[in-house]
Amino acid sequence: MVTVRFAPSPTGNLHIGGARTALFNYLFAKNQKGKLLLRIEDTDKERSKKVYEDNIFASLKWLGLEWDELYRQSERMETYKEYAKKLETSGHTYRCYCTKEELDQKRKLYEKLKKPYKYDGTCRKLSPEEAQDKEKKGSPFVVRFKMPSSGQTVINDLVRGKISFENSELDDIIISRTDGIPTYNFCVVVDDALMQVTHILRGEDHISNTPRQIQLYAALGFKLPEFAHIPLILASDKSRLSKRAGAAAVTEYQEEGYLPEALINFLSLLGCSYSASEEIFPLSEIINRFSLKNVNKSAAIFDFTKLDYLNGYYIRQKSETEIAGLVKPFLLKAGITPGEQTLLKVVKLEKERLKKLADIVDSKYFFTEVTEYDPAGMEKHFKDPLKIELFKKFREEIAGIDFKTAELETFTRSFAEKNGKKLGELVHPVRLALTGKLISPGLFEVMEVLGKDTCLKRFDKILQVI
RNA sequence: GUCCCCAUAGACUAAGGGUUAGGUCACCACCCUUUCAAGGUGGUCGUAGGGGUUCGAAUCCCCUUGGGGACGCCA
Repeated sequence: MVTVRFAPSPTGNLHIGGARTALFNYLFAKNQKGKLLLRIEDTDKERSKKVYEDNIFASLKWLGLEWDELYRQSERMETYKEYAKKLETSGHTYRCYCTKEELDQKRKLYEKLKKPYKYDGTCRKLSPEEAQDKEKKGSPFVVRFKMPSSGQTVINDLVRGKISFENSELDDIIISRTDGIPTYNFCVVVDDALMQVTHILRGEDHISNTPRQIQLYAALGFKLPEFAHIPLILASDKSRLSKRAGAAAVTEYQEEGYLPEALINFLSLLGCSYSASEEIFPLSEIINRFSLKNVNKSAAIFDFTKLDYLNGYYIRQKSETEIAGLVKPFLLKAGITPGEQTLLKVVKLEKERLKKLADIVDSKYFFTEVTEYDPAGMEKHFKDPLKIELFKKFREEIAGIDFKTAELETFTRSFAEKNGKKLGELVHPVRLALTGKLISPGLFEVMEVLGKDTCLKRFDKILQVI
């Protein structure tokens, strides 16, 4: 059975790039009728935080990416120690007494000499006497893995083909820290092997770790899994996606009013395609069509415009009741408590205009007084005394009719005609009076939703402020 | 700097030796229209550059250039 895993470290909220990796793992697992493991890689005690772990869970669930089994590396220390011991007895590791400071100095020196840094193997070359001496003194040490110094290590990557590395380029990685806690490269190997992970789908940024891990597999006598390195997601300036380049954490997308289905569809399109002519698919169809063969090699740029388009599309697909429920928290957050009936009516008018759920707040004039008017609009429609007179006349006459969309439109059209004006010459100032804005949904619908009382009050109010 | 990866329009991608280089977003125009959306129709824009291989190259090979990643007692 196919087993894949998503292995985030809880050192930050779930990043959009991480979400994409999780998604591809999920898609592959579902497509192959396999299972998806979620493994929290929290061996860095300093930086791992419970809140981040919770955020990762919440974000994955929000996206609808369910996992089958959950593991925490912090709960598996005994296992790692056991395998570290095995490596030690088989002579694949050695103790390194170099301090962080010494290593830092070496790094700086190499940099100065413009030579590529690689651990020089000082402690690998220690004589038994020297080692014993260090041991007697109780010097702190890390455990390093003896990389082969010749030959090549080849990755058979499912999306990229063969990638080869000279073993001489690989340095003796640390597999266990001074405090005895094992490091990433060692834990992943042990875990992936023991958890019988068959396919490792992860970001391209892990390619350079892979040959080291392959050597570890070999030394431990583990069967090698398949590797598939998926392209990274870049910001619009081709830099790595970060807070500066736009929202980075899934939570932030949620807070801005993106729909999980839109985000999923969008993410699924970065680095992959499912059809030569279509791009919008429900998750079930994406699962159906997913194949590593269709995964691209090149990095993809995250395009908010397209995400917004997809989000608008998915919003439009929903029922008005659903949208009302989704949009309500955004209004509440803005300090607006909408009435159910009004909200539903507003949603009906706004649903085609929303890109993000949070955009609903732009239409707060349905719920609160208008306090600001578009200055350009005021200049254009409420400067000319003739226009103001016409507006006043309109206000008086419309007060006598029923505030239903059809009646309002009929009345306004004939009023315009009678006064020798184009419809727009009435619509625009009226809109400004009612919404404070130059843009809104269809004016007569807006008027009906607001109701006669409110409309008349707003007409009077704008006449006072001009 | 060293190693590794990548390269089709502004963006995401299709075409895996023979297509007028296809689709989607964005953009432009027109239609609809009270504005904005949505929708409809049409359009502009692309194989990074240079060498090969081949009857034929976006597609295979090499070089250059550009971009990205890795170089931690982080993952």
